[in-house]
Amino acid sequence: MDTRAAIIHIGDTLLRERGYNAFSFTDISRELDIKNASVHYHFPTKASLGVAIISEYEKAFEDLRKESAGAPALAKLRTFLKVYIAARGQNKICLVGSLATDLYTVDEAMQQALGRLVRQILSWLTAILEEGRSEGMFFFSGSARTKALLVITNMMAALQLTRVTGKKDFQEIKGAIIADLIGSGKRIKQKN
Amino acid sequence: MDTRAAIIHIGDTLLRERGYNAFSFTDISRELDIKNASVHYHFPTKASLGVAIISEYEKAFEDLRKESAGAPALAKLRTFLKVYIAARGQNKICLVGSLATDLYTVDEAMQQALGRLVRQILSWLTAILEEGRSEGMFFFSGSARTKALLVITNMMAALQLTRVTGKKDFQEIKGAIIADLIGSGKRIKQKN
DNA sequence: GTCTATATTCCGATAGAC
DNA sequence: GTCTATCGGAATATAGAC
Repeated sequence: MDTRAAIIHIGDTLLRERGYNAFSFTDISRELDIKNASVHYHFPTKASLGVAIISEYEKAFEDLRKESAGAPALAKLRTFLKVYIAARGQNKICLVGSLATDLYTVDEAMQQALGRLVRQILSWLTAILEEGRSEGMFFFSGSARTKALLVITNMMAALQLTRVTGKKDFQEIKGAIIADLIGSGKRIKQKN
Repeated sequence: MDTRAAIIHIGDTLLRERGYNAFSFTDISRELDIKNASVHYHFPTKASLGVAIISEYEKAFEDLRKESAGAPALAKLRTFLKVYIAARGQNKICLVGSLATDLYTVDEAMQQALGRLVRQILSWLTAILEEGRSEGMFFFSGSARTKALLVITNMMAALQLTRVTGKKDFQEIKGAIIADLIGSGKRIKQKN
């Protein structure tokens, strides 16, 4: 892996483990066994690294969307949820939650990049839910976008809350989201 | 207001606006027009202030629980949700979300205090939901504790996410939570 | 309780050699 | 691309006067 990519990867890890204002270029340089100044060669400012990290997520989500394009809505949903499951496995929170907390302490360029990422994620999940509903696979009332807001907020905060209450609660939340969407034989079909 | 209480109040504001690692004793002292060293007289360490802030929430939630003790479950739920509505009005996120993000950068004593607060909040909301269900006011399947996890995570992350997407989405989420719980004439009563 | 003054450490960032 | 060296600033925290 080239140094630039390694810096982004380590930066992403620190960002989601400890928060934007709790990691430094020196933390990254130590991990790579280089010097702080060398990190600045790849990313002149911390904000430029922040934007690069966010951009990686835009690419990654776009890849996931494309890869799962032909799959059934439920499979797409599981692909989406896997992002959060993977984070939970490493006790990291999601990038959006981490940066939203520190939002007013970061560069304008980072705030804008985060806005783009959030709109992209929300738009993808909304499409998955709408598709699942029209296929008769998912059941929910209200707009697909509102349901997407509910699912995303559940998963975002699940990563944060279960740092305190334990991994089992994350499984509970994840299971409840899916059960709620597919009905689980406990709910009648909604009129849309 | 005495200085100690004022410090706690300003600290809480900064914590929920900018995050634990983005405010300093000097920020607080400036706000009070005193010196950084004077803040240290009241709270020797930043962690001691952090614990004091968390303890204030324990008291505040306990007060809310007691005050609403005789009310119907729906009124109790609205009392609970008002905490988040008030935060959204000031564009602050919730304390639990803010500290969960920075959890591994704060003192052990703060982590433990946060654990107590989370258990307290979760226990209160679980009781509200269980009571509302047995009264026939709320409808949901699964355990009341799992439903409480879902509601809390929705509200926690709603404060964070809608910093990016806008206040209107917060209203959407809040409205959907209540509509989901009371059924809104769109759902049959669940078998519990 | 608040002050001045200061110790120590770290941070983001840059200049210039190699 | 990485290094040494360093700047300016800010953070947490403490000693001791008032």
